[in-house]
Amino acid sequence: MAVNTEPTSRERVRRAALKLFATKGFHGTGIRDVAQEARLSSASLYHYMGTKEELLAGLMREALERLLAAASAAVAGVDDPVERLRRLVALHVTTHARQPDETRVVDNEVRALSPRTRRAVVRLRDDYERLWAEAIDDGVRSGAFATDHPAVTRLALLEMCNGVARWYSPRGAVPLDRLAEHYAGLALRALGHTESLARAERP
Amino acid sequence: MAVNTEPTSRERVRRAALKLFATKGFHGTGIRDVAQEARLSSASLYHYMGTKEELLAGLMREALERLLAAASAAVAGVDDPVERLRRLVALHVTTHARQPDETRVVDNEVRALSPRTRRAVVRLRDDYERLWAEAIDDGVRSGAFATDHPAVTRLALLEMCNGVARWYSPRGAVPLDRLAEHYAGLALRALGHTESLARAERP
Amino acid sequence: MAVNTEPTSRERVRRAALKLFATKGFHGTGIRDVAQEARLSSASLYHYMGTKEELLAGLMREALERLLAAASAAVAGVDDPVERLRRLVALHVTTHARQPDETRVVDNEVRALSPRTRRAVVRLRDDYERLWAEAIDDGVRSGAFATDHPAVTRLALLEMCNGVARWYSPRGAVPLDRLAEHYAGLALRALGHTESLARAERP
Amino acid sequence: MAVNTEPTSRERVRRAALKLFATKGFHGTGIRDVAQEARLSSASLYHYMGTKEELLAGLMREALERLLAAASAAVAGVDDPVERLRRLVALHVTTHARQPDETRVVDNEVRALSPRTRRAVVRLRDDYERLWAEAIDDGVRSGAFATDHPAVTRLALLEMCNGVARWYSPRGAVPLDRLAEHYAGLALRALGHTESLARAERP
DNA sequence: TATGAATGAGTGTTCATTCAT
DNA sequence: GATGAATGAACACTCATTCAT
Repeated sequence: MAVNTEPTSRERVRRAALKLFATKGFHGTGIRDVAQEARLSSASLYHYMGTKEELLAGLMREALERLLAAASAAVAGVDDPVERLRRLVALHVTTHARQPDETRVVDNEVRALSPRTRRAVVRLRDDYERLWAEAIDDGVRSGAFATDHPAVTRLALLEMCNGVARWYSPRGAVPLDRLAEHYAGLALRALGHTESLARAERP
Repeated sequence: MAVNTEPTSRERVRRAALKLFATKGFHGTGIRDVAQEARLSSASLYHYMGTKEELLAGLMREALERLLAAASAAVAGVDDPVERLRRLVALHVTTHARQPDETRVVDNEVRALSPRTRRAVVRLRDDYERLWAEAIDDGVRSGAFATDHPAVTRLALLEMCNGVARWYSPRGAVPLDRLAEHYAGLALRALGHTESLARAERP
Repeated sequence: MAVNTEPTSRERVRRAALKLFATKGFHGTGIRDVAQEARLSSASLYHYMGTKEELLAGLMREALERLLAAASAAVAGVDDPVERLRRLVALHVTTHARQPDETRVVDNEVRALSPRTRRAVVRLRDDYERLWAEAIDDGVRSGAFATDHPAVTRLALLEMCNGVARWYSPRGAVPLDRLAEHYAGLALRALGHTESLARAERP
Repeated sequence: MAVNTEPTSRERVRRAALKLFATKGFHGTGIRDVAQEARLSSASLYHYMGTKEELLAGLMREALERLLAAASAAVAGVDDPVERLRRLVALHVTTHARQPDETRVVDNEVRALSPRTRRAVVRLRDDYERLWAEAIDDGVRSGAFATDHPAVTRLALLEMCNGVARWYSPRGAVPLDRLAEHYAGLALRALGHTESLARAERP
């Protein structure tokens, strides 16, 4: 039974920062903007965060760890690389559609991190992308996929899916599960997956 | 016979801003950073620009106008929508690979513009994307393409190609002309172009 | 029993600005000058003010409102226009002698205000001057005063009295109450007030 | 026969500065404002002036010297202190009405001068005011004037006349010669001049 | 004579952050 | 917890002035 619980101050700060960093960028967002959005004084903010950069790093790490865990779970025990990729794409698209703020921050604000923090975040992102690389490489090896430059193709598909966070609206024409399927189809065909090619989309 | 001509101060400012806006973002770049990069005092900068925002807007407009002109020229007189899309993708990829700074600024810094300027820039971008939309829609109508959600697919492919600016290096394994072809192949297969599907990539 | 109370920071800012605007003018005073005089950093200043112009406007409005209130009180219920003018002159002179900074700012810095703010300040000043105009016009009507151009004369007398703020010193030869009387005499005689003419000053 | 002679650049600079210093104040006027008003580049300005402050000082000195010369000529050989004062007031008012820019700069911008230059300008002003002081003192001695504090009265009358520069318009109701007479009348009555008192103004 | 280019110092204002209460 | 007060450093931008051409 859902109770109308007011989120904690800490949570309000997190959400405020996420929203603003996503909308205006890290450098375009002032600590006072965050405070106002979280309905706190800027001094009070510092009860719930370290520096502004640590706040950003925390948000990014958290989002990436959640995505990585979800993706690992989604492909665990699945042998077929085609199915693995399908699930990875669907999860990626769904996540970018449902949490556009988190994903936009992750995708766009890495450069705002100090080198030290950046390395940690990039390592997480690399771990995540490795799941994609493994699925693609396995598919190429098994003959399910046919692509000249698997690494390039992986980057292309990741970017393609990232884009969802920039325009998806829950009020749009295509429902989210159909959207995820659509993207999976795009990806598989792009990868030269023969079965997908046969039954190319048709109204 | 190429003469070693030192670029003008005005040009140095333009290039400095482009490089820094692309690397650190508009809000992450100080006017003093630009000045230093252009080997000028920050006061001298203002001989060659209006405000910092006008500098950004000028760069974006210029890049978009050039891209739009090149794309219009590339598809002019070409009836086959498949060929049109192939050329658009190739041009887009090539441009993003060769002028990554310009394209990253165009793709990422729109939100830094004031509403008024933003409108003008977005209009240019829309004009450009319309060329993609026309090629895709024509292809769908002619039966050359098969995709359930052409508008979504267009966005997906554009984002896919934008990504090139983030990672391409001229010292990479894939030469640029091959890269452009590769992306064209990805796009056409994703669009369900039957011929492309038949001869799926294979070494 | 007077306690040695240190004025608040807000009050220190107000006084510092008043002193400096009066001495060096609004445009001749830097925000850092104000900060130094108020023993604060220039950043701290902004806890107690909006913009520099709003600081000026606030000071002017406050001074004018106080003067207007005092003048209204001074003439309230006084029927005789001669007595009214005498009181207005005495109050004006006394105020300019005691608060030379406030009055100099009010008299000299109107042009530094933005049109919008200027209008509000000028309206206050006009309200105040109307008290003078009424006294003079009533006196002319009653035959107590005789002057060809009452409006011009009003301006002349106001300027005459404003001057006090520029040179009066409490260590000067003429005590303030005598000074006020002296100016009242000058004004009444200038206005052709017959009684004042009869007993023209003589030691 | 008047020829339509375009004023020299030097003269244009002088006039531009005068106009702007009078309107916006010395510190409120930028050297680029002057340049624009004079239709020159700001660099070219420096062919016709030293520093900005020297430009101001020159304008003030010139205006004061001309006023001093005119005043000296006006009272030369006139024995009657009443007549001397009458002429001084008339000249002062006329000058402030006809050259409001010059006189406003002289009256308001002394504080913008460096101490050294200020001393020279103040000396000129003192020389000028001495003519007033002599007329008043002579009048008091001769019994033509009756005022308790001649020095104070002199300041009061000077300020009164300075005000003309702030509001006089050639399109106003009172023609300039009448205005000068009016002010002379105000001054003489304020000074307790018995004859003026007798024939107090009456329509 | 005229000016575009150039700049060190300064403008008003905002920044992220700290700390005493 | 929460915040008003405080600040050094930085922000984008303008200043008066110089100089090579």
